[in-house]
Amino acid sequence: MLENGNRIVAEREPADYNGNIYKIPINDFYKFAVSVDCVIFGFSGDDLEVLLIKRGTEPFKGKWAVPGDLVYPFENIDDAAKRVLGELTGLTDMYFDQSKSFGEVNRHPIGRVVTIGYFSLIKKDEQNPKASSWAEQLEWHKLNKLPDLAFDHNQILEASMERLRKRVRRQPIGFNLLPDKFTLLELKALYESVLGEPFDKSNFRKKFLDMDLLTDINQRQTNVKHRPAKLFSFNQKRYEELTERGFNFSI
Amino acid sequence: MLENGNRIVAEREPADYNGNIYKIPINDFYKFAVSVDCVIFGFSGDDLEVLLIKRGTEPFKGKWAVPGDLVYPFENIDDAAKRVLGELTGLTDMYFDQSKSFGEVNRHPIGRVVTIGYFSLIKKDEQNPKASSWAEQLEWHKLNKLPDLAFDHNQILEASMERLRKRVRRQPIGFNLLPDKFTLLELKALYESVLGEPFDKSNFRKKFLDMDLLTDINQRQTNVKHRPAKLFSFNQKRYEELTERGFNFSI
DNA sequence: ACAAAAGTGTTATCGCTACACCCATGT
DNA sequence: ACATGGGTGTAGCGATAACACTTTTGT
Repeated sequence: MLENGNRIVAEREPADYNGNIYKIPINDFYKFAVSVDCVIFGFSGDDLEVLLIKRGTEPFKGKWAVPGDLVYPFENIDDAAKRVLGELTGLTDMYFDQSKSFGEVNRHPIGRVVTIGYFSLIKKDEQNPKASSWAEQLEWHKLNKLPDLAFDHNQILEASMERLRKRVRRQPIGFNLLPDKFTLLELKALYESVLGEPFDKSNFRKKFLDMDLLTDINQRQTNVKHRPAKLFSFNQKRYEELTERGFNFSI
Repeated sequence: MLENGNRIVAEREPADYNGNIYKIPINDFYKFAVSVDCVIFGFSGDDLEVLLIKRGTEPFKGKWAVPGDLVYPFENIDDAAKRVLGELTGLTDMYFDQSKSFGEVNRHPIGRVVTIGYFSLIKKDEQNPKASSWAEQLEWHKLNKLPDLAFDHNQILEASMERLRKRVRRQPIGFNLLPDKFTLLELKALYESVLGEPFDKSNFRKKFLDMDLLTDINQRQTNVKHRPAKLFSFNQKRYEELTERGFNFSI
Protein backbone atom coordinates (compact mmCIF):
# COMPACT_ATOMS: atom_id res chain seq x y z
CA MET A 1 0.00 0.00 0.00
CA LEU A 2 1.23 3.46 -0.90
CA GLU A 3 0.47 6.86 0.48
CA ASN A 4 -1.52 9.39 -1.53
CA GLY A 5 -2.03 12.57 0.43
CA ASN A 6 -3.68 11.38 3.62
CA ARG A 7 -5.30 8.32 2.07
CA ILE A 8 -4.13 4.81 1.51
CA VAL A 9 -4.19 3.59 -2.04
CA ALA A 10 -4.30 -0.02 -3.14
CA GLU A 11 -1.47 -1.37 -5.24
CA ARG A 12 -2.20 -2.27 -8.79
CA GLU A 13 -1.11 -5.19 -10.92
CA PRO A 14 1.04 -4.55 -13.98
CA ALA A 15 -1.29 -3.36 -16.68
CA ASP A 16 -1.92 -4.58 -20.17
CA TYR A 17 -1.73 -1.35 -22.10
CA ASN A 18 -1.91 -1.05 -25.88
CA GLY A 19 -1.09 -4.69 -26.32
CA ASN A 20 2.15 -4.51 -24.34
CA ILE A 21 2.83 -5.10 -20.70
CA TYR A 22 3.87 -2.01 -18.84
CA LYS A 23 4.56 -1.84 -15.17
CA ILE A 24 2.65 1.20 -14.05
CA PRO A 25 3.11 2.01 -10.41
CA ILE A 26 -0.18 2.86 -8.74
CA ASN A 27 1.05 6.32 -7.89
CA ASP A 28 1.18 7.23 -11.56
CA PHE A 29 -2.58 6.88 -11.68
CA TYR A 30 -2.93 9.56 -9.06
CA LYS A 31 -1.30 12.38 -10.99
CA PHE A 32 -4.29 13.79 -12.80
CA ALA A 33 -5.77 17.16 -12.10
CA VAL A 34 -9.49 17.72 -12.53
CA SER A 35 -11.04 20.99 -13.52
CA VAL A 36 -14.49 22.38 -14.11
CA ASP A 37 -15.28 24.68 -17.01
CA CYS A 38 -18.52 26.58 -16.77
CA VAL A 39 -20.31 27.88 -19.81
CA ILE A 40 -22.49 30.70 -18.54
CA PHE A 41 -25.41 31.63 -20.74
CA GLY A 42 -27.30 34.88 -20.58
CA PHE A 43 -29.97 36.51 -22.71
CA SER A 44 -29.71 40.12 -23.82
CA GLY A 45 -33.29 40.37 -24.97
CA ASP A 46 -32.22 39.81 -28.54
CA ASP A 47 -29.34 37.38 -28.46
CA LEU A 48 -28.14 34.42 -26.51
CA GLU A 49 -24.76 35.24 -25.02
CA VAL A 50 -22.01 33.55 -23.13
CA LEU A 51 -19.70 34.96 -20.47
CA LEU A 52 -16.03 34.58 -21.36
CA ILE A 53 -12.83 35.56 -19.65
CA LYS A 54 -9.68 36.89 -21.19
CA ARG A 55 -6.90 34.83 -19.71
CA GLY A 56 -4.46 36.80 -17.60
CA THR A 57 -1.87 34.06 -17.28
CA GLU A 58 -0.12 31.54 -19.44
CA PRO A 59 -0.93 29.31 -21.15
CA PHE A 60 -3.09 31.07 -23.73
CA LYS A 61 -2.54 34.42 -22.03
CA GLY A 62 -4.67 37.04 -23.73
CA LYS A 63 -7.01 34.50 -25.31
CA TRP A 64 -10.71 34.20 -24.54
CA ALA A 65 -11.76 31.16 -22.56
CA VAL A 66 -14.66 29.57 -20.75
CA PRO A 67 -14.29 30.34 -17.03
CA GLY A 68 -13.13 27.40 -14.98
CA ASP A 69 -10.76 26.29 -12.29
CA LEU A 70 -9.01 23.28 -10.88
CA VAL A 71 -11.08 21.28 -8.43
CA TYR A 72 -9.68 21.47 -4.93
CA PRO A 73 -8.44 18.27 -3.33
CA PHE A 74 -11.36 18.06 -0.93
CA GLU A 75 -14.05 19.65 -3.00
CA ASN A 76 -16.93 17.92 -4.79
CA ILE A 77 -17.02 18.67 -8.48
CA ASP A 78 -20.47 20.26 -8.34
CA ASP A 79 -19.24 22.48 -5.54
CA ALA A 80 -16.28 23.51 -7.65
CA ALA A 81 -18.62 24.54 -10.44
CA LYS A 82 -20.79 26.46 -8.01
CA ARG A 83 -17.72 28.20 -6.66
CA VAL A 84 -16.56 29.31 -10.10
CA LEU A 85 -20.04 30.47 -11.02
CA GLY A 86 -20.43 32.35 -7.78
CA GLU A 87 -17.09 34.10 -7.98
CA LEU A 88 -17.79 35.37 -11.45
CA THR A 89 -21.42 36.37 -11.28
CA GLY A 90 -21.90 37.23 -7.64
CA LEU A 91 -24.89 34.89 -7.62
CA THR A 92 -25.30 32.04 -5.18
CA ASP A 93 -28.22 30.30 -6.81
CA MET A 94 -28.47 29.56 -10.46
CA TYR A 95 -29.48 26.78 -12.79
CA PHE A 96 -26.52 24.62 -13.70
CA ASP A 97 -25.75 21.10 -14.76
CA GLN A 98 -23.01 19.02 -16.31
CA SER A 99 -22.60 18.95 -20.04
CA LYS A 100 -19.72 16.67 -20.94
CA SER A 101 -16.24 15.78 -19.78
CA PHE A 102 -13.10 16.18 -21.83
CA GLY A 103 -10.01 14.11 -21.27
CA GLU A 104 -7.74 14.08 -24.28
CA VAL A 105 -4.21 13.44 -23.12
CA ASN A 106 -2.86 16.66 -24.58
CA ARG A 107 -5.81 18.95 -24.12
CA HIS A 108 -3.93 20.98 -21.52
CA PRO A 109 -0.40 22.01 -22.47
CA ILE A 110 1.10 21.91 -19.00
CA GLY A 111 -0.31 18.82 -17.33
CA ARG A 112 -2.83 16.02 -17.49
CA VAL A 113 -6.05 17.81 -16.73
CA VAL A 114 -9.41 16.18 -17.22
CA THR A 115 -12.15 18.77 -17.27
CA ILE A 116 -15.81 18.46 -16.52
CA GLY A 117 -17.92 20.79 -18.57
CA TYR A 118 -20.84 22.59 -16.96
CA PHE A 119 -23.40 24.91 -18.35
CA SER A 120 -25.44 27.40 -16.43
CA LEU A 121 -28.24 29.85 -17.06
CA ILE A 122 -28.41 33.18 -15.35
CA LYS A 123 -30.65 36.19 -15.32
CA LYS A 124 -28.47 38.97 -16.64
CA ASP A 125 -30.48 41.59 -14.77
CA GLU A 126 -29.59 40.05 -11.42
CA GLN A 127 -25.92 39.35 -11.76
CA ASN A 128 -22.92 41.57 -11.61
CA PRO A 129 -19.94 39.93 -13.25
CA LYS A 130 -16.53 40.72 -11.90
CA ALA A 131 -13.15 39.56 -13.06
CA SER A 132 -11.10 37.58 -10.60
CA SER A 133 -7.39 37.30 -10.00
CA TRP A 134 -6.87 34.90 -12.88
CA ALA A 135 -8.91 36.81 -15.42
CA GLU A 136 -8.03 40.14 -16.96
CA GLN A 137 -11.40 40.76 -18.49
CA LEU A 138 -14.89 39.38 -18.34
CA GLU A 139 -17.23 39.94 -21.24
CA TRP A 140 -20.48 38.77 -22.74
CA HIS A 141 -20.13 37.40 -26.24
CA LYS A 142 -22.93 36.79 -28.69
CA LEU A 143 -23.06 33.15 -29.64
CA ASN A 144 -23.08 33.80 -33.34
CA LYS A 145 -19.83 35.67 -33.30
CA LEU A 146 -17.49 33.92 -30.95
CA PRO A 147 -13.74 34.33 -30.94
CA ASP A 148 -11.40 31.40 -31.14
CA LEU A 149 -11.09 30.08 -27.63
CA ALA A 150 -8.19 28.75 -25.56
CA PHE A 151 -7.62 25.02 -25.01
CA ASP A 152 -10.46 22.86 -26.34
CA HIS A 153 -12.98 25.40 -25.10
CA ASN A 154 -14.72 25.70 -28.43
CA GLN A 155 -15.69 22.06 -28.07
CA ILE A 156 -16.72 22.55 -24.47
CA LEU A 157 -18.89 25.45 -25.44
CA GLU A 158 -20.41 23.55 -28.33
CA ALA A 159 -21.27 20.63 -26.04
CA SER A 160 -23.03 22.99 -23.64
CA MET A 161 -24.89 24.64 -26.46
CA GLU A 162 -26.11 21.29 -27.70
CA ARG A 163 -27.29 20.38 -24.22
CA LEU A 164 -29.08 23.65 -23.79
CA ARG A 165 -30.85 23.34 -27.12
CA LYS A 166 -32.08 19.87 -26.32
CA ARG A 167 -33.06 20.52 -22.77
CA VAL A 168 -34.84 23.80 -23.37
CA ARG A 169 -37.43 21.93 -25.42
CA ARG A 170 -38.30 19.39 -22.77
CA GLN A 171 -37.69 21.15 -19.46
CA PRO A 172 -38.98 24.57 -18.48
CA ILE A 173 -35.51 26.01 -17.94
CA GLY A 174 -35.71 28.95 -20.31
CA PHE A 175 -37.10 31.10 -17.50
CA ASN A 176 -33.71 31.03 -15.83
CA LEU A 177 -32.50 33.33 -18.58
CA LEU A 178 -35.28 35.88 -18.18
CA PRO A 179 -36.19 38.38 -15.47
CA ASP A 180 -38.73 37.08 -12.98
CA LYS A 181 -41.42 39.04 -14.79
CA PHE A 182 -41.53 38.77 -18.55
CA THR A 183 -43.87 39.13 -21.48
CA LEU A 184 -44.87 36.31 -23.78
CA LEU A 185 -43.04 37.90 -26.67
CA GLU A 186 -39.87 38.12 -24.62
CA LEU A 187 -40.23 34.43 -23.90
CA LYS A 188 -40.77 33.79 -27.59
CA ALA A 189 -37.66 35.80 -28.47
CA LEU A 190 -35.67 33.72 -26.00
CA TYR A 191 -36.76 30.45 -27.55
CA GLU A 192 -36.01 31.78 -30.99
CA SER A 193 -32.50 32.75 -29.94
CA VAL A 194 -31.76 29.45 -28.29
CA LEU A 195 -33.23 27.28 -31.00
CA GLY A 196 -32.42 29.46 -33.96
CA GLU A 197 -35.84 29.15 -35.53
CA PRO A 198 -38.85 31.47 -35.67
CA PHE A 199 -42.09 30.72 -33.87
CA ASP A 200 -45.54 31.81 -34.85
CA LYS A 201 -46.71 34.43 -32.39
CA SER A 202 -50.23 33.15 -32.01
CA ASN A 203 -49.31 29.50 -31.79
CA PHE A 204 -46.55 30.18 -29.32
CA ARG A 205 -48.92 32.05 -27.01
CA LYS A 206 -51.53 29.35 -27.19
CA LYS A 207 -49.11 26.55 -26.54
CA PHE A 208 -47.61 28.22 -23.51
CA LEU A 209 -50.83 29.47 -22.01
CA ASP A 210 -52.46 26.08 -22.53
CA MET A 211 -49.71 24.43 -20.52
CA ASP A 212 -50.88 26.53 -17.58
CA LEU A 213 -47.38 27.17 -16.23
CA LEU A 214 -47.47 30.94 -16.31
CA THR A 215 -49.01 33.16 -13.69
CA ASP A 216 -50.60 36.34 -14.95
CA ILE A 217 -49.35 38.80 -12.33
CA ASN A 218 -51.74 41.55 -13.44
CA GLN A 219 -49.01 43.95 -14.34
CA ARG A 220 -48.04 45.53 -17.62
CA GLN A 221 -44.98 46.92 -19.26
CA THR A 222 -44.24 50.57 -18.67
CA ASN A 223 -42.46 53.15 -20.79
CA VAL A 224 -43.06 51.44 -24.08
CA LYS A 225 -44.30 53.38 -27.06
CA HIS A 226 -46.96 50.85 -27.98
CA ARG A 227 -49.65 48.84 -26.29
CA PRO A 228 -48.01 47.56 -23.09
CA ALA A 229 -47.81 43.79 -22.77
CA LYS A 230 -48.95 41.72 -19.83
CA LEU A 231 -46.28 40.43 -17.50
CA PHE A 232 -46.12 36.80 -16.46
CA SER A 233 -44.05 34.75 -14.08
CA PHE A 234 -43.18 31.09 -14.22
CA ASN A 235 -45.10 28.97 -11.73
CA GLN A 236 -42.66 26.36 -10.49
CA LYS A 237 -45.13 24.80 -8.04
CA ARG A 238 -47.70 24.37 -10.76
CA TYR A 239 -45.08 22.70 -12.92
CA GLU A 240 -44.27 20.20 -10.19
CA GLU A 241 -47.96 19.44 -9.63
CA LEU A 242 -48.55 18.81 -13.29
CA THR A 243 -45.39 16.75 -13.63
CA GLU A 244 -46.54 14.44 -10.85
CA ARG A 245 -49.71 13.85 -12.81
CA GLY A 246 -47.71 12.82 -15.87
CA PHE A 247 -47.44 16.14 -17.66
CA ASN A 248 -44.46 16.58 -19.96
CA PHE A 249 -43.22 20.02 -20.85
CA SER A 250 -42.61 20.40 -24.54
CA ILE A 251 -42.01 23.28 -26.88
CA MET B 1 7.70 25.38 -11.90
CA LEU B 2 7.32 21.87 -10.59
CA GLU B 3 7.66 18.49 -12.18
CA ASN B 4 4.63 16.28 -12.73
CA GLY B 5 5.58 13.11 -14.53
CA ASN B 6 7.34 14.38 -17.64
CA ARG B 7 5.45 17.62 -17.83
CA ILE B 8 6.00 21.01 -16.36
CA VAL B 9 3.25 22.37 -14.20
CA ALA B 10 2.61 26.01 -13.45
CA GLU B 11 2.60 27.18 -9.89
CA ARG B 12 -0.62 28.38 -8.42
CA GLU B 13 -1.45 31.31 -6.18
CA PRO B 14 -2.82 30.66 -2.72
CA ALA B 15 -6.47 29.85 -3.15
CA ASP B 16 -9.55 31.34 -1.63
CA TYR B 17 -11.37 28.24 -0.48
CA ASN B 18 -14.62 28.22 1.48
CA GLY B 19 -14.09 31.77 2.52
CA ASN B 20 -10.67 31.14 4.08
CA ILE B 21 -7.25 31.46 2.62
CA TYR B 22 -5.43 28.18 2.27
CA LYS B 23 -2.04 27.76 0.75
CA ILE B 24 -2.49 24.82 -1.57
CA PRO B 25 0.68 23.80 -3.35
CA ILE B 26 0.08 23.17 -7.03
CA ASN B 27 1.14 19.55 -6.64
CA ASP B 28 -1.86 18.82 -4.48
CA PHE B 29 -4.06 19.52 -7.47
CA TYR B 30 -2.36 16.76 -9.39
CA LYS B 31 -3.26 13.90 -7.08
CA PHE B 32 -6.57 12.83 -8.54
CA ALA B 33 -7.13 9.56 -10.31
CA VAL B 34 -9.65 9.39 -13.12
CA SER B 35 -11.62 6.29 -13.96
CA VAL B 36 -14.19 5.26 -16.50
CA ASP B 37 -17.22 3.16 -15.59
CA CYS B 38 -19.04 1.54 -18.47
CA VAL B 39 -22.66 0.56 -18.24
CA ILE B 40 -23.09 -2.13 -20.88
CA PHE B 41 -26.64 -2.71 -22.06
CA GLY B 42 -27.86 -5.80 -23.84
CA PHE B 43 -31.26 -7.10 -24.85
CA SER B 44 -32.33 -10.66 -24.16
CA GLY B 45 -35.34 -10.58 -26.45
CA ASP B 46 -37.60 -9.93 -23.50
CA ASP B 47 -35.68 -7.75 -21.11
CA LEU B 48 -33.16 -5.00 -21.11
CA GLU B 49 -30.10 -6.17 -19.23
CA VAL B 50 -26.83 -4.81 -17.96
CA LEU B 51 -23.47 -6.53 -17.66
CA LEU B 52 -22.08 -6.43 -14.15
CA ILE B 53 -18.94 -7.75 -12.56
CA LYS B 54 -18.54 -9.28 -9.14
CA ARG B 55 -15.56 -7.55 -7.63
CA GLY B 56 -12.62 -9.81 -6.91
CA THR B 57 -10.65 -7.33 -4.89
CA GLU B 58 -11.18 -4.86 -2.11
CA PRO B 59 -12.84 -2.49 -1.71
CA PHE B 60 -16.35 -3.91 -2.04
CA LYS B 61 -14.94 -7.38 -2.70
CA GLY B 62 -17.78 -9.73 -3.60
CA LYS B 63 -20.18 -6.91 -4.51
CA TRP B 64 -21.62 -6.35 -7.95
CA ALA B 65 -20.33 -3.33 -9.81
CA VAL B 66 -20.36 -1.57 -13.14
CA PRO B 67 -17.18 -2.55 -15.02
CA GLY B 68 -14.58 0.17 -15.11
CA ASP B 69 -10.92 0.95 -14.68
CA LEU B 70 -8.51 3.72 -13.92
CA VAL B 71 -7.52 5.80 -16.92
CA TYR B 72 -3.86 5.31 -17.79
CA PRO B 73 -1.58 8.33 -17.55
CA PHE B 74 -1.25 8.66 -21.31
CA GLU B 75 -4.62 7.42 -22.41
CA ASN B 76 -7.57 9.45 -23.65
CA ILE B 77 -10.71 8.90 -21.64
CA ASP B 78 -12.68 7.61 -24.61
CA ASP B 79 -9.90 5.16 -25.32
CA ALA B 80 -10.02 3.97 -21.74
CA ALA B 81 -13.73 3.29 -22.09
CA LYS B 82 -13.14 1.46 -25.35
CA ARG B 83 -10.45 -0.63 -23.69
CA VAL B 84 -12.70 -1.66 -20.81
CA LEU B 85 -15.53 -2.47 -23.17
CA GLY B 86 -13.26 -4.47 -25.44
CA GLU B 87 -11.67 -6.48 -22.66
CA LEU B 88 -15.03 -7.52 -21.30
CA THR B 89 -17.03 -8.21 -24.41
CA GLY B 90 -14.39 -9.21 -26.92
CA LEU B 91 -15.86 -6.62 -29.28
CA THR B 92 -13.85 -3.85 -30.90
CA ASP B 93 -16.69 -1.79 -32.27
CA MET B 94 -19.76 -0.86 -30.36
CA TYR B 95 -21.99 2.09 -29.73
CA PHE B 96 -20.88 4.03 -26.69
CA ASP B 97 -21.01 7.53 -25.30
CA GLN B 98 -20.54 9.42 -22.08
CA SER B 99 -23.35 9.62 -19.60
CA LYS B 100 -22.27 11.68 -16.61
CA SER B 101 -19.26 12.23 -14.39
CA PHE B 102 -19.18 11.67 -10.66
CA GLY B 103 -16.77 13.41 -8.36
CA GLU B 104 -17.93 13.36 -4.78
CA VAL B 105 -14.91 13.64 -2.54
CA ASN B 106 -15.62 10.39 -0.74
CA ARG B 107 -17.13 8.34 -3.52
CA HIS B 108 -14.11 6.03 -3.57
CA PRO B 109 -12.95 4.75 -0.18
CA ILE B 110 -9.26 4.55 -0.96
CA GLY B 111 -8.45 7.68 -2.92
CA ARG B 112 -9.75 10.70 -4.74
CA VAL B 113 -11.12 9.17 -7.90
CA VAL B 114 -13.30 11.12 -10.29
CA THR B 115 -15.13 8.79 -12.62
CA ILE B 116 -16.57 9.38 -16.01
CA GLY B 117 -19.66 7.33 -16.69
CA TYR B 118 -20.16 5.73 -20.08
CA PHE B 119 -22.96 3.69 -21.48
CA SER B 120 -22.76 1.31 -24.36
CA LEU B 121 -25.07 -0.86 -26.41
CA ILE B 122 -24.05 -4.24 -27.67
CA LYS B 123 -25.57 -7.05 -29.64
CA LYS B 124 -25.66 -9.96 -27.21
CA ASP B 125 -25.48 -12.49 -30.03
CA GLU B 126 -22.09 -11.19 -31.15
CA GLN B 127 -20.24 -10.79 -27.92
CA ASN B 128 -18.63 -13.27 -25.64
CA PRO B 129 -18.12 -11.81 -22.20
CA LYS B 130 -15.15 -12.96 -20.20
CA ALA B 131 -14.08 -12.03 -16.73
CA SER B 132 -10.75 -10.32 -16.37
CA SER B 133 -8.12 -10.40 -13.67
CA TRP B 134 -9.94 -7.89 -11.52
CA ALA B 135 -13.37 -9.50 -11.79
CA GLU B 136 -14.43 -12.81 -10.34
CA GLN B 137 -17.63 -13.09 -12.27
CA LEU B 138 -19.37 -11.42 -15.15
CA GLU B 139 -23.12 -11.66 -15.42
CA TRP B 140 -26.09 -10.15 -17.18
CA HIS B 141 -28.66 -8.64 -14.82
CA LYS B 142 -32.19 -7.67 -15.69
CA LEU B 143 -32.73 -4.00 -15.11
CA ASN B 144 -35.83 -4.48 -13.02
CA LYS B 145 -34.10 -6.63 -10.46
CA LEU B 146 -30.71 -5.18 -9.82
CA PRO B 147 -28.60 -5.91 -6.78
CA ASP B 148 -27.16 -3.21 -4.60
CA LEU B 149 -24.00 -2.06 -6.31
CA ALA B 150 -20.55 -1.10 -5.07
CA PHE B 151 -19.44 2.54 -4.75
CA ASP B 152 -21.94 5.00 -6.23
CA HIS B 153 -22.59 2.63 -9.10
CA ASN B 154 -26.34 2.62 -8.64
CA GLN B 155 -26.27 6.32 -9.46
CA ILE B 156 -23.97 5.76 -12.40
CA LEU B 157 -26.24 3.10 -13.76
CA GLU B 158 -29.30 5.26 -13.27
CA ALA B 159 -27.66 8.13 -15.15
CA SER B 160 -26.90 5.82 -18.06
CA MET B 161 -30.41 4.46 -18.06
CA GLU B 162 -31.82 7.95 -18.21
CA ARG B 163 -29.58 8.81 -21.13
CA LEU B 164 -30.52 5.69 -22.97
CA ARG B 165 -34.23 6.29 -22.51
CA LYS B 166 -33.98 9.81 -23.82
CA ARG B 167 -31.68 9.09 -26.70
CA VAL B 168 -33.47 6.00 -27.95
CA ARG B 169 -36.45 8.16 -28.83
CA ARG B 170 -34.55 10.63 -30.95
CA GLN B 171 -31.66 8.68 -32.42
CA PRO B 172 -31.87 5.33 -34.18
CA ILE B 173 -29.59 3.60 -31.69
CA GLY B 174 -31.89 0.79 -30.63
CA PHE B 175 -30.56 -1.36 -33.47
CA ASN B 176 -27.26 -1.65 -31.63
CA LEU B 177 -29.03 -3.91 -29.16
CA LEU B 178 -30.51 -6.24 -31.78
CA PRO B 179 -29.00 -8.78 -34.16
CA ASP B 180 -28.28 -7.42 -37.64
CA LYS B 181 -31.47 -9.06 -38.87
CA PHE B 182 -34.58 -8.61 -36.81
CA THR B 183 -38.34 -8.64 -37.07
CA LEU B 184 -40.54 -5.65 -36.48
CA LEU B 185 -42.01 -7.24 -33.39
CA GLU B 186 -38.56 -7.81 -31.97
CA LEU B 187 -37.87 -4.14 -32.53
CA LYS B 188 -41.13 -3.29 -30.84
CA ALA B 189 -40.27 -5.50 -27.85
CA LEU B 190 -36.95 -3.69 -27.57
CA TYR B 191 -38.56 -0.28 -27.44
CA GLU B 192 -41.06 -1.52 -24.92
CA SER B 193 -38.29 -2.81 -22.68
CA VAL B 194 -36.24 0.35 -22.87
CA LEU B 195 -39.11 2.75 -22.44
CA GLY B 196 -41.26 0.65 -20.17
CA GLU B 197 -44.45 1.31 -22.07
CA PRO B 198 -46.46 -0.75 -24.55
CA PHE B 199 -46.78 0.16 -28.21
CA ASP B 200 -49.65 -0.63 -30.52
CA LYS B 201 -48.50 -3.21 -33.02
CA SER B 202 -50.10 -1.69 -36.07
CA ASN B 203 -49.10 1.86 -35.29
CA PHE B 204 -45.57 0.86 -34.46
CA ARG B 205 -45.19 -0.93 -37.80
CA LYS B 206 -46.57 1.98 -39.74
CA LYS B 207 -44.43 4.54 -37.99
CA PHE B 208 -41.23 2.62 -38.55
CA LEU B 209 -41.93 1.56 -42.11
CA ASP B 210 -42.99 5.09 -43.01
CA MET B 211 -39.64 6.41 -41.83
CA ASP B 212 -38.05 4.31 -44.53
CA LEU B 213 -35.03 3.32 -42.46
CA LEU B 214 -35.45 -0.43 -42.63
CA THR B 215 -34.36 -2.65 -45.47
CA ASP B 216 -36.56 -5.63 -46.19
CA ILE B 217 -33.91 -8.28 -46.77
CA ASN B 218 -36.39 -10.81 -48.21
CA GLN B 219 -35.79 -13.38 -45.55
CA ARG B 220 -38.06 -14.86 -42.96
CA GLN B 221 -37.81 -16.39 -39.56
CA THR B 222 -37.19 -20.12 -39.46
CA ASN B 223 -38.13 -22.74 -36.89
CA VAL B 224 -41.02 -20.83 -35.46
CA LYS B 225 -44.32 -22.55 -34.87
CA HIS B 226 -46.38 -19.79 -36.39
CA ARG B 227 -46.34 -17.62 -39.47
CA PRO B 228 -42.71 -16.60 -39.87
CA ALA B 229 -42.03 -12.87 -39.74
CA LYS B 230 -40.08 -10.89 -42.29
CA LEU B 231 -36.55 -9.92 -41.37
CA PHE B 232 -35.30 -6.37 -41.68
CA SER B 233 -32.00 -4.62 -41.27
CA PHE B 234 -31.30 -1.02 -40.31
CA ASN B 235 -30.18 1.11 -43.24
CA GLN B 236 -27.56 3.45 -41.84
CA LYS B 237 -26.81 5.10 -45.20
CA ARG B 238 -30.44 5.86 -45.74
CA TYR B 239 -30.60 7.41 -42.29
CA GLU B 240 -27.71 9.70 -43.08
CA GLU B 241 -29.25 10.72 -46.39
CA LEU B 242 -32.53 11.57 -44.76
CA THR B 243 -30.86 13.39 -41.90
CA GLU B 244 -29.04 15.64 -44.33
CA ARG B 245 -32.39 16.58 -45.79
CA GLY B 246 -33.66 17.59 -42.37
CA PHE B 247 -35.26 14.35 -41.25
CA ASN B 248 -35.48 13.78 -37.51
CA PHE B 249 -35.83 10.32 -36.12
CA SER B 250 -38.55 10.07 -33.52
CA ILE B 251 -40.36 7.27 -31.82
C1' DA C 1 -59.22 -27.35 -37.40
C1' DC C 2 -56.86 -24.69 -34.20
C1' DA C 3 -53.34 -21.92 -31.95
C1' DA C 4 -50.28 -18.29 -32.33
C1' DA C 5 -48.25 -14.69 -34.02
C1' DA C 6 -47.72 -11.84 -38.50
C1' DG C 7 -49.56 -8.33 -40.86
C1' DT C 8 -53.49 -4.80 -42.74
C1' DG C 9 -57.21 -1.24 -42.75
C1' DT C 10 -60.30 2.25 -40.90
C1' DT C 11 -62.02 5.93 -38.19
C1' DA C 12 -62.19 9.67 -34.93
C1' DT C 13 -59.69 12.83 -32.58
C1' DC C 14 -56.19 16.01 -31.30
C1' DG C 15 -52.66 19.14 -32.05
C1' DC C 16 -50.39 21.99 -34.90
C1' DT C 17 -49.59 25.30 -38.91
C1' DA C 18 -50.60 29.17 -41.36
C1' DC C 19 -52.65 33.18 -41.81
C1' DA C 20 -55.89 36.89 -41.21
C1' DC C 21 -57.59 40.01 -38.23
C1' DC C 22 -58.50 43.23 -34.24
C1' DC C 23 -56.74 46.05 -30.05
C1' DA C 24 -54.36 49.47 -27.14
C1' DT C 25 -50.94 52.78 -26.51
C1' DG C 26 -47.55 56.80 -27.61
C1' DT C 27 -46.49 60.39 -30.83
C1' DA D 1 -54.25 59.43 -37.81
C1' DC D 2 -50.71 56.28 -37.83
C1' DA D 3 -47.00 53.35 -36.36
C1' DT D 4 -45.91 49.64 -33.42
C1' DG D 5 -46.15 45.80 -31.23
C1' DG D 6 -49.86 43.15 -28.27
C1' DG D 7 -53.32 39.88 -28.59
C1' DT D 8 -57.30 36.70 -30.80
C1' DG D 9 -59.86 33.42 -34.01
C1' DT D 10 -60.29 29.88 -37.29
C1' DA D 11 -60.00 26.52 -41.06
C1' DG D 12 -57.44 22.72 -42.86
C1' DC D 13 -54.08 19.39 -42.64
C1' DG D 14 -51.52 15.57 -40.80
C1' DA D 15 -50.14 12.54 -37.34
C1' DT D 16 -51.57 9.18 -34.18
C1' DA D 17 -54.32 6.35 -30.99
C1' DA D 18 -57.59 2.71 -30.66
C1' DC D 19 -59.40 -1.22 -32.33
C1' DA D 20 -61.12 -4.63 -35.47
C1' DC D 21 -59.87 -7.50 -38.86
C1' DT D 22 -57.33 -10.88 -42.19
C1' DT D 23 -53.31 -13.96 -43.28
C1' DT D 24 -49.89 -17.54 -42.85
C1' DT D 25 -47.49 -20.94 -40.75
C1' DG D 26 -46.84 -25.41 -37.56
C1' DT D 27 -49.11 -29.11 -35.22
